[in-house]
Amino acid sequence: MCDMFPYPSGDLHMGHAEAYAIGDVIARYWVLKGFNVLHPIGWDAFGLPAENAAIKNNVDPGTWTYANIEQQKASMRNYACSFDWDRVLYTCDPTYYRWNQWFFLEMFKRGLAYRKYSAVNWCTQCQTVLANEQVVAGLCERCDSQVTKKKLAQWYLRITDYADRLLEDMDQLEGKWPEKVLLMQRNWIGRSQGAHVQFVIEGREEPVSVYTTRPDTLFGATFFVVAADSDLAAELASGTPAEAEFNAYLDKVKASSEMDRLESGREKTGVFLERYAINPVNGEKIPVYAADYVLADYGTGAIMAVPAHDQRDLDFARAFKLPVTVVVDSDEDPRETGIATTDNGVLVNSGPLDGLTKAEAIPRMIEVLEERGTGSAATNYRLRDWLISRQRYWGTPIPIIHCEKCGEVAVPEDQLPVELPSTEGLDLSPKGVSPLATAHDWVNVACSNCGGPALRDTDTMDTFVDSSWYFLRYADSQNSEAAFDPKKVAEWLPVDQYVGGVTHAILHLLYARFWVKVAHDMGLVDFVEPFTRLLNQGMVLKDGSAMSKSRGNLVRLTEELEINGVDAIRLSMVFAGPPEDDIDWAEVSPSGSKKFLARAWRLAGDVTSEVGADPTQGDQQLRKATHKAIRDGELNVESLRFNVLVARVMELVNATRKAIDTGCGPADPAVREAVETVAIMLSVVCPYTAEEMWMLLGHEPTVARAAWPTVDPSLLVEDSVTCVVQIAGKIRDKLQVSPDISQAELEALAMASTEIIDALTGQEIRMVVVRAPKLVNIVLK
RNA sequence: GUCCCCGUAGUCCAAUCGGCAGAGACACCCGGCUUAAACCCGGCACAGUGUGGGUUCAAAUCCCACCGGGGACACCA
Repeated sequence: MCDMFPYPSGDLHMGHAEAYAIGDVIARYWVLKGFNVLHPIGWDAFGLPAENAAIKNNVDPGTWTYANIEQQKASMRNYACSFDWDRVLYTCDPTYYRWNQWFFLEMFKRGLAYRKYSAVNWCTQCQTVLANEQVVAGLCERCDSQVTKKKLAQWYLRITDYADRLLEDMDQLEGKWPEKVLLMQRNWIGRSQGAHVQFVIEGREEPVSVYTTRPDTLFGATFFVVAADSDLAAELASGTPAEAEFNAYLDKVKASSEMDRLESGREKTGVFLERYAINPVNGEKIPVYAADYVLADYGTGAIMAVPAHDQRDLDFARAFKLPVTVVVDSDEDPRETGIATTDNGVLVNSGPLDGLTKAEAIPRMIEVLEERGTGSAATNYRLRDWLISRQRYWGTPIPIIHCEKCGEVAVPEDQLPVELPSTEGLDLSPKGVSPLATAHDWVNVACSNCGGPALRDTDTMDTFVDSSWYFLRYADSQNSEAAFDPKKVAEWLPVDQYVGGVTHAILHLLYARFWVKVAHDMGLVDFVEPFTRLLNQGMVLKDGSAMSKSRGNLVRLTEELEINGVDAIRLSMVFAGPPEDDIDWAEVSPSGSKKFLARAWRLAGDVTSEVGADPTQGDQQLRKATHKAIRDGELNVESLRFNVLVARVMELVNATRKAIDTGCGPADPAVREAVETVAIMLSVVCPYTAEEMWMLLGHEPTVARAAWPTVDPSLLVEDSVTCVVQIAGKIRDKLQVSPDISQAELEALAMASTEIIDALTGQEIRMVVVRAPKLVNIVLK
């Protein structure tokens, strides 16, 4: 049972309260069921908030981080989280991050980590590069600032090599992860099938390849578009009469923000480059444009435009008065409607493809292209390689030395960890270059290969590296010889139940899945998916919106605990609704929880029978209620419906209260059985109250180690059940029948009922539906 | 714009396979306890399942459309 580990920014808030209450219920339940449960915790301790706080308050980021961790740790202990405190890890500790470096070098050796000079996402506020996954709608995921493009040499991890496996292994997660998360991951990877098609450009030696999912429409390609910000566009424009116009356009494109670019309904713009491409299937000369609606970093950065059957191409064709050729038959004519047709018609005006459907035409066209050597089938992905370099201080140093002679040299394993230099004398403020670059004593080293003068890589790793494998480290968190002992990981992992917010649906979960697959290929783990089951708990809202410092609607856990107590808060969180739903704090009633806890606790004091009293001698009705509660409790915990679990315990408390006051009385052994059951079931949610009850009942501590009660199946069988007798769907009579009554017996019984006989007088029966033992429906003509 | 999820008492939420709409709680109201109140104990009451169709002996549950709320993606060729 693993909770997503926290980031140590300030004290815990109500969001943590919900997540950890849920995780703790699961962990405590399985302990009571007799399982050996690993319920670890650690801190995701590297990252920008610490660094920014350090700059602002002029303290060491480590000092700030560890102070916050201590505060959170104290709150967690108070909150009664059953964490294994011997296995705690902090990702900012060299004993942890040295294994980030080790993994990185292993990947470097395998060609999975590489350095590349290219246009990258640059956050103007954080002054660092960002991974694709960290750019949300053109803004920095962390600070919501504008993201621009910048050309830099950066380190990447080859996650695209794993795209197919990341998709295909999702089959294992079907039904165990939220459907929504699986869908988001699929969309993010964005695999599509199509073809590469080679177009000769007049006056250029090399043909240019385009990617298309609709090679069948190649006869309808009437123009050609290259991404304005691609190298190809600049090259094609250079030396043409259009060069000046192109440069002006490019400047405009660069100046427009990512936000503008994403705006929907935006008019298509572009520049004719005064050059022509040759359509490989019909030899037609088609004009080449540069435009910003084609993305430089998807596919090949160039497209064949088929305006009749692609809306974007059609919009562009209409704006630039370009011809539109229909090659898929349809009732509507895109030239008139302005709407591109994408339905499954029959191919026309397409030479050898005429008369074929889309499904037939695509493979046929690929054959034609392959015969002529001008194209081939292709798979394309939206997923890009994971850029992990960051130009900030508070992260894992990249263990590479740059030597003039030897190039990129891995730091030898016996020199790991490459520790961060002291912040003393360093200026951490964001300035576009890693602060590590100014730690001269640290940067200048002898090349470990040739001994010559060399420089350390001054970037640090994305903190998502830290969280991509921490759950593996829990199995062996003190290991100083290796990231972990594979045998220990095999013993505990994969994580049976992972709990955390849906905000990590893509980033963290995708990276962790990738990392585990790499570890699998390295022979370190014997599984390919890190988290067997995933629960995304909802958010805790205040007055309809997410709690945040800026809104000023933050509810601090510490204060709530002082007012209401730990158990009441845990209970309120769990009882407020299904765990995946958002909770509005305004609708939560800790006082109601307190009332219930007091009510449950009072039961323990009322029991007068001795410890060990034989319940089989007790009141059968109460025993049935008890065992039904146990059974339902199991079902509800195991299907993660903790709110219903609580309702069942409340039900049992009510039944017991009644039994004591007006039923069998407090001395009945069934009362003891019921109250002990309440204590044990309640202990997963409210451990303090349950412990008090356990002691009042005369038991030795601790209820957390008591066994979950065993259900007596004979007590689950009802003596009789109510059968509803309907005529034409309306209830006319109710019968008390044995639960194992036969269909025929029940029908006979129903037909013999005086009410039914009366109601059927003068009626003709068409059919009788019998569902023993619950229902009989008599249908009339 | 496309896709996905959700609409059940005043409120939060339950309801194995389609089979008596109500488990639990909040709030309200009424009794009991109390000099009185709080606490506590007990009880009453409250919806026919967003709307309109369809399938079925039978629909909160399955299908279609619409309305309302939430979310994801958004020039991915």
